[in-house]
Amino acid sequence: MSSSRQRILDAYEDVLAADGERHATVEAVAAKAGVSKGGVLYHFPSKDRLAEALYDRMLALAAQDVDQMRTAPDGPARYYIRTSHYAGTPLDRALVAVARLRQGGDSRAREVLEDVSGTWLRVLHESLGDLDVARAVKLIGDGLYYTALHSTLDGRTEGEDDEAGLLAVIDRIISVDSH
Amino acid sequence: MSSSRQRILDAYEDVLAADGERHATVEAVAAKAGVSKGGVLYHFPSKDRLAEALYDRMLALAAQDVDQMRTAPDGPARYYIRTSHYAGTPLDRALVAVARLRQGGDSRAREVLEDVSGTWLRVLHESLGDLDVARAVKLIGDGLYYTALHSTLDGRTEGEDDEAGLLAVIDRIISVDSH
DNA sequence: GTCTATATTGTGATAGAC
DNA sequence: GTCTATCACAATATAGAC
Repeated sequence: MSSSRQRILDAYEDVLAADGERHATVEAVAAKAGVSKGGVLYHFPSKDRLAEALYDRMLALAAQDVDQMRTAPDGPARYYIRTSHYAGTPLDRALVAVARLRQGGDSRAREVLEDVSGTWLRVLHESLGDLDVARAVKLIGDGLYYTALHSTLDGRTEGEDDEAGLLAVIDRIISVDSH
Repeated sequence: MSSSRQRILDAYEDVLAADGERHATVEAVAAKAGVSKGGVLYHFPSKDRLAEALYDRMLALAAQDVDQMRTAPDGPARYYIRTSHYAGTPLDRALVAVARLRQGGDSRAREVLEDVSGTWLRVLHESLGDLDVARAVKLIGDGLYYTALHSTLDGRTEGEDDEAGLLAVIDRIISVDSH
């Protein structure tokens, strides 16, 4: 029904990812979305409401991801590492945008990110049994995501196949308790 | 000779860490340092020069850390994990401040951070032999640092002793090739 | 060396035309 | 629903007093 709303939200994500929170002004978002400042502020009465809409979108996408993680054929741990690569999915895009807001000092962004982060760790813990192993796996995934992310945002196309070797390391870690 | 310069730089780090790049205005830095806007802009002709000075400080401190890492009694890998805890050292403070600038979209901040990050990985690789193992160790350290960092910045005091269990996991990872 | 103006630009937000 | 003004305010930076 309101396709403009989605387009504006997409543009907000784009600008946040590409230029950071500082440059994600209403005017920049409007330009990216192909509307005017007034157009943006019609759909989102204030900049805060724009951010709120982004949080909602991100939480919904994260909930879907947790479902897929729980039912992954090769288990949550390998799923988590496999998907720690910024593939440009809707979740990736929303996640990056919210992370930028967090770094801008937004406390709501922090809460939302910690919420999903805690959920992911909980799923890993339930699946692996050992909390330390779960934390190690999660940290590797997070770090992997973080570096892959910046490579992508900075326009580099390297790091295509770094995953294979790390998955082998992961297998050694998670199989420790089953010897 | 110029103690004010250092005080202003310290204040810049503080404001960046506490409130993010968005709120690290010249006025905020001046207030934190106990001088006026004009006072700041006397020592650093522009905001860019202030950032440049921060990069220089950070690179010098990182170089010292790499030396300590190379000569650590328990080896670079365990040293890296042990020191991934935001202890409020001068390097920690500079690192956090530059990371905030990076998230603000500053490309020079990105270059500087990738420079030191690459050096750390190189040292781990030289020490451990296997690049995948080195990457896993580095990712765990980075992720650990990242989460510990936000706990600290948000005023929480949790996570005191999460290190022990993870070090055990690390030992298992790095001993894989010596069986 | 540090301050108090002040100039200039940016940004978020509002009001009203279309 | 979207645009074109326009306002109020905050930010960087400059000029000149002390």
